[in-house]
Amino acid sequence: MTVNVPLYQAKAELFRTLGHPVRIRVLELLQAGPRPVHELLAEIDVESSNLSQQLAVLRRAGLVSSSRDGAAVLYTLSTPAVAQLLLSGRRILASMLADQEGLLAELRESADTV
Amino acid sequence: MTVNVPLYQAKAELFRTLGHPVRIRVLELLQAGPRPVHELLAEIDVESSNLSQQLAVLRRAGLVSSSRDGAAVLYTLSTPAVAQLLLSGRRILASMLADQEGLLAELRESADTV
DNA sequence: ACCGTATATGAAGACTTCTTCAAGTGATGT
DNA sequence: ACATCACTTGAAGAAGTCTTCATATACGGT
Repeated sequence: MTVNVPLYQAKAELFRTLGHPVRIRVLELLQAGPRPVHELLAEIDVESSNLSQQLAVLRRAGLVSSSRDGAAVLYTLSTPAVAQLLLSGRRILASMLADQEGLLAELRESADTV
Repeated sequence: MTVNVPLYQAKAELFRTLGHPVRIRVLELLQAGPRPVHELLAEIDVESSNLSQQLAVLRRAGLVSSSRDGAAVLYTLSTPAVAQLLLSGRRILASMLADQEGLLAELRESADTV
């Protein structure tokens, strides 16, 4: 999937994989170390089958890997480089919010989700 | 769009915005400085109306801003932090390819685009 | 005023991704 | 062997994104 494909396309796929709130939360939780699914489930507000689906997306993309631990399944970040990426994301958001402070009022005039 | 919304959702939206090959290429080209649309068009293999659509996505997300320069329109990165993010992306890809070198053969058995 | 080049926009259909549901597997305790 | 807990999977409709086409706007030159 990330192999044998133009670089910018592989990059787009990587970012697209991160483009989902549940997947972001999973990766953030996994930064602190491996965790079983039921712990993730306790912290993320989502149905268990949905969480499984999203974990499968992360697995296919190679961002996490899983291993069985008794009845539980442990998930682990495949590379600590993921933490860097999330950090950069946080920085951009911060820098954009700073820039846009003046626009706040204007934005609030339209509906929340616009 | 990035305002008034849980942080992890804002982050997901940011990453989703990056999740398109044309948009990635645009951002990478803009790292070197502002550029008019026709120059981007010359380097990215895409129809001009499609490029416009993708530029609009980047504008709405606040990642770039545009200004007119005569008949041309110049696009600029809104924040240099974007460069960091792209760099992190590149690093992850590198570290994943390194990990997966052993899987190369296996992957090549399936079709190119799988 | 008109033409050409540069760019943007709206709308429609194809395509992809999301969520949910029902059913499935595997491990543990009784 | 059975029940239960932990997790995964496949399928289907809803929702979202992409690409393309036709049309629109802005500017500069003649």
